[in-house]
Amino acid sequence: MPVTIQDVAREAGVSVSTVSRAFTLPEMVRDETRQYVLQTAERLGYRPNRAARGLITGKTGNLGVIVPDLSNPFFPTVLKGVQSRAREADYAVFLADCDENAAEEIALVQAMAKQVDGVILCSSRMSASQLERIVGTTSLVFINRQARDQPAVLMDAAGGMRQAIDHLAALGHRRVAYLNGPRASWSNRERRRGLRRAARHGMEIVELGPFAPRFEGGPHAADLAIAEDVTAIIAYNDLMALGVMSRLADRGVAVPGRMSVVGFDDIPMAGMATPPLTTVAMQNERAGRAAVDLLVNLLTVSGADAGDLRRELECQLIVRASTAVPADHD
Amino acid sequence: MPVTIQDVAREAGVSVSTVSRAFTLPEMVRDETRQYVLQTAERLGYRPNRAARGLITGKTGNLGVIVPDLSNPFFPTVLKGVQSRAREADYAVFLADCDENAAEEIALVQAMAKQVDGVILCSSRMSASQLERIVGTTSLVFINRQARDQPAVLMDAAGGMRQAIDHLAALGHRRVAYLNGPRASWSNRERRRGLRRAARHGMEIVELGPFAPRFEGGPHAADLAIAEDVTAIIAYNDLMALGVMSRLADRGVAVPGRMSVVGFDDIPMAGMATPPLTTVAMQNERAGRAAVDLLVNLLTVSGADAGDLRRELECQLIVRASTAVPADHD
DNA sequence: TGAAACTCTGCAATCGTTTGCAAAGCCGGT
DNA sequence: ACCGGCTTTGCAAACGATTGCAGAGTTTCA
Repeated sequence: MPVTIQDVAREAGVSVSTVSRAFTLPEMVRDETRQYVLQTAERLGYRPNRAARGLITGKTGNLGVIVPDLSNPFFPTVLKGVQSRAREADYAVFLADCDENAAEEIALVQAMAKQVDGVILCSSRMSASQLERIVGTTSLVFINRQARDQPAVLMDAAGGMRQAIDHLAALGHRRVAYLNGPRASWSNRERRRGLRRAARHGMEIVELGPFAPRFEGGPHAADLAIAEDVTAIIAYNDLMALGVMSRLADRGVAVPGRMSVVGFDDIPMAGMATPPLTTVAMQNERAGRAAVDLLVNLLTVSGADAGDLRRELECQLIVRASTAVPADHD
Repeated sequence: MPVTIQDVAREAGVSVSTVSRAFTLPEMVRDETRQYVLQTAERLGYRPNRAARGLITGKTGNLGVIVPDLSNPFFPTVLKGVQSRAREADYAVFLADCDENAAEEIALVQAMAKQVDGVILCSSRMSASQLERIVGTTSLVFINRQARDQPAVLMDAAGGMRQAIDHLAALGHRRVAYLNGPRASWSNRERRRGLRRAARHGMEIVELGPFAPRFEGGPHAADLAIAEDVTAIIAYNDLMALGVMSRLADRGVAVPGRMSVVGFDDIPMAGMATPPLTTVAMQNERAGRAAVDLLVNLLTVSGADAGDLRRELECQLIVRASTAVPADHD
C-alpha cells in the first residue's frame, strides 16, 4: 500500500538508482529527468523510508532525548527547544522519561542506541561510573551535567547564584538561608559553588536541607528557615520556593515584607504566584536548541575537530515582587 | 562496530535463522541451542536492529505522539502516561510538538507515518476536513477529540462541568460566569455542553469570552466577570483560572469570600496557588495509558473486532479553597 | 527394517534504500 | 573515422534482520 521508490521508478520510467539520486545527489542527474522524477514522486505521494535508508547509510535521522521527569516543568521547556531545532535540522526525536531512575536511564540509552544517531541527556541522574558505561554506545550530548570530556550545554547556575546574592546584598540582607536540593545533584553542587562568593559581601549564609526539590519540600524548609532568623531565602528551585511562600503565607510571614524569597528556573508558574517570584531564569529552550546543534555538529563534521564541545549559557536574575529591603528588626 | 545477528551466529556456530528464531520464535528451536544462542548474544551485547526488523515485518515497534504545546502543563502529564505504558508494551515513542498549528500537525503525522506503527493525537487542532486527509495514513488514536469513528479516549468534561455547577449550586450560587476558551476548541464545546444542565438548578449562567486559554487571558476575563456581578467564575482551564485569581487579588476581591473560582485540568500548580484552586481533575496520565492500550490493541488484534474503540474517562471535581458560600449582597 | 511423522536447522529470498562500478551516449579534437 | 573524456544512467551488491521451504536427524509404529 505505501508507495516505494520502485513505484516511482516504474511510473517515471527510470531505474530506482535515478530516483534515489534525484533526492540525495541532485547534481548527478540531468535537470530534465530530475524534475520529472521529483514531480512523479510528488504525484504518487512518495516519502522515502528512513529506516531503509538508515540501514545502509548508518544514519537514522533520529535523535533521542532522555529526561528525568516530564512532570517537572523545567523539562518540557528544554524539550520544546530540542523539538523545534531538531525539526529544522530534519531530525525526528525519540523521547523517554526515566522517572528519576539512573538504572532506567542506562537501559533507555541502550534501547535507543540503535534507532538514533545520538542522544541528549537532560540533567542525567547517573553517577560518574555509570556514565562511563554508556559513553561510546552512541553519540551523547549532556544538558546540565558535566561529564569528563563529553559535549555538554551547561547553565551558569553559579553565576546566577552570584546575581541572586548580589541582589539580596544590595537590598541590605545580611543573613540568608540557602535551601539545598538533592545532595547528589550536580545542579545543587553548582548552585553551592556560586554561594561561596557570598563571603565578599560579609553576608552570612545558612545552609539547610537537603529537601525534596518539589513544592512539598517547601513547607518544611520554610519552618527551618524561619527558626534560623534569616531575612531572605534562596531555594534550590522554583517549585520549592513556591512551597516556601505558601507556608510563609500560612504562618502569616509577609513576603517580601518580613521575608524575601528567591527561586531558580523561572518556571512558567513563577510569574503567576502571589507575589510573583524573583528567580534565576535559565535559558531552557535555548539550551535544548544548543544541545541539538552540538549533536548535529558532532555527527556531520568529520569527527575530528567538532568545534566547541561545550556551550555555557548565562543565567539571568528576574527580579519580581518576592524580594525587597529587609524589615527592621525592631 | 555494532554487533549484528551475523556475529552472534558465527560466534555460536549456528545460522542467522537460528539466532533470529531463538529470539522471536523460541519454541521452534531446541532448548539447548536456544540457551546457548541467547547466552552468546548476551555476552556479545547483541541487540536486534529494530529498523531492519521493521523493514521486513512491516512493524516498527515505535509509536508517535503529537501534542499542540509542550509548555501547556496539561500535556506533559498525559505524555508521561503514554511513555510508561509504551515502554511496558515494548514500544518506543516519537514525540512532536505542533505549536498549536494544524498544518504543522498534518505534516508531522505524514513525516512520522513511515517510522511508527501508529500515532496518538492529543487535543488535535485540526478541523474535521483536515482530519479526513490524514485518516488512513497510519493508525490513529485521539485523545480529547472525537472524530468520526476513529478510536479515541475522551474525558467526560461535560460530566465534570455538571459536578462543578452542582457544587456551586449547593453552596448557594445563583449567578455564575463561564469563561470560554478558544471557540474552535473541541474541549470548549464539551464544557459548554455540560453547562446546559445548569438550568435545572434555576442557575443563571453568563458566558464570556472567548479568551486565551492561558494565564494571560485571566485578568481580562476577571474584569468582565466582576462587571457582570456574578458570585462565581468557572474558567475554561486552570491556567486561565489562575490568571483570574491573580487579577481578583490585585483588585482586592477576596477569593473565595467575594468570588468563587473553579478551573479545569488540575494542573500541578492548581493545588499550590493561594488559595488552592477548586478544579475539575482530568485523568491525564490514565488517558495517556489508555490511548496506548487502544493503539496497541488496534495493531495486534487481527483488525476486525478490535474491541472498544472508545474509552471515556471520568472527571472528578477537586474541591479546594477557592470556592465557598457566596457573600451576602448587603 | 523401512516408511511416515516430527523436530530442528540452514538456505536463500525479501523488505526499501544507497552506492560503487560499468555501460551508454554525446562531445570535440585529431 | 577513431579515440578519450565527460555526463548521465542502470545493474547489482550491500545493510540487518525475518521467514517459507526444504533437508537432515530422530523418533514412532507396523
